[in-house]
Amino acid sequence: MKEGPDIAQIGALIGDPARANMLTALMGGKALTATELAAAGGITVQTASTHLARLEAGQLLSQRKQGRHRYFTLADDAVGKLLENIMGFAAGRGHLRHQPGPKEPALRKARICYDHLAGDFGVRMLDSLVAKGAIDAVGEGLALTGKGESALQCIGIDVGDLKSSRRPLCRSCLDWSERRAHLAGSLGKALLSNFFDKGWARRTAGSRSVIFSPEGERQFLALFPVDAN
Amino acid sequence: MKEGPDIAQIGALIGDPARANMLTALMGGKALTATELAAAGGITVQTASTHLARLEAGQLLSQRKQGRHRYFTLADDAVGKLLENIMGFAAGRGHLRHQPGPKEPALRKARICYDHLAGDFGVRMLDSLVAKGAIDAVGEGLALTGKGESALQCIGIDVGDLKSSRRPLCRSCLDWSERRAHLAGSLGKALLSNFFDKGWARRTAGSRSVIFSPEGERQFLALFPVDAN
DNA sequence: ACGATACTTCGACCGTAACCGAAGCATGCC
DNA sequence: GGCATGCTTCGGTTACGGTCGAAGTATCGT
Repeated sequence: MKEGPDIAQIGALIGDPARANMLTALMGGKALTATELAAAGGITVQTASTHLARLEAGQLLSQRKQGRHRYFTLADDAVGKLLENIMGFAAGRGHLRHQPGPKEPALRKARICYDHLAGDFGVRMLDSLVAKGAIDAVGEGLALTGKGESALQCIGIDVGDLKSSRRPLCRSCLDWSERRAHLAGSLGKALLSNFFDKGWARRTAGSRSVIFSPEGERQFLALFPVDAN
Repeated sequence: MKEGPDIAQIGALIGDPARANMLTALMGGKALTATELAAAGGITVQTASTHLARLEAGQLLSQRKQGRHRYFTLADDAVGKLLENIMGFAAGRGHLRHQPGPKEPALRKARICYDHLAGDFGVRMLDSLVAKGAIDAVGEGLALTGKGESALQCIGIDVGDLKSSRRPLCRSCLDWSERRAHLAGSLGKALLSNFFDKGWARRTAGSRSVIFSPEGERQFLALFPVDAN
């Protein structure tokens, strides 16, 4: 029997609650230390250490030693994509964790998906870009138009720079809370950092959620209108 | 911490080798009985039964009782897509199972991915359709052109029927062996059954691989040429 | 009705791995 | 050097889940 690649191995890696929580925490895009990840997983540092070693051996994580800290990140964006995929699937099945905590709404509104914007705001942004004709949506795929390129130039994003990278410019990424696509790829990343740079929004300490300032939110909503229909 | 959907739960479901093997077997698209799945997983029927119950509770599988048999299938194509996703990821990391058995080449050449054609032949078919202008590839997405629609009509596939279904017509699906896209969606399914109907190819008993007859292969290669460049 | 087949449930066993306390390295700071 | 901090390794405990034999339930064939 035994056909094809070994999905059990990575399934098992993701299948432990502590590890899953640590991976989820790393979806925030920031590099985290072993101690921070231990807190995220709800376990002691010793236990976290062995988990992290396993995850690194399985090539889901990579670590960078810096002074007496060890910073862990997801190995690459393929890992991030895989995790968001699984999250989308899990959310679709109603496999949510029952924790109606106060953070949940903020998370649904705007959060980081590895390195780009997700949640209600992420979906709205993509919708608006498509409606404006800045991005062509064909089937599941996305492509930046000439019109879109110049529009982005005005916001302060040089698409030429992004094009030179090996990473695809536009990707669609399934949003687990909205169950619709939002914008990933190097352009998605550039847009999010643009918002940070402008002071429209900021990351939160221990969470994936993104907080918009009142003024930032106003600007964002104006820039990405959604046509009432 | 605990943010977002519970990925650990489904990770754990996929993370057991026996369950992973059973799920992989079901990627062949056929409904299988508990006994067949036990063999696929390399375990006894008792053990398989408990595993299957778990998988069903987790909504990865659905069963249909028929006489004294119970036929299991993947719950829906979202499950198939998820599994192929993970396979692609695992293959990319070199997490292959070391089993250089004789079946491997056949599997790489042509196999079933839930309900459509994958492997070398699957990738070739999509490449050829795109080269011909039958399908537009924009970014990651696929869209059938008018030209493609009439071409399919000639082969004996009525696209109108497919369009009425809720399921998307064209999807791209990452091929774990070729690491490139092949055609999924209802059109992918229709094409594969078309090949079966014509007698060009047939399923194999205990495997996902698809065997083309000499004549069928000739026709297939003629229909989907790949331009030497 | 009886036996055979397909599958599930029960009970018991066992192994793995998750877990933490304590000790061991490594690095930084004074 | 001496001490604090960050992390890993070791040792030992514990518990969960995977496993199968045996028994129980359902369905088919004759």
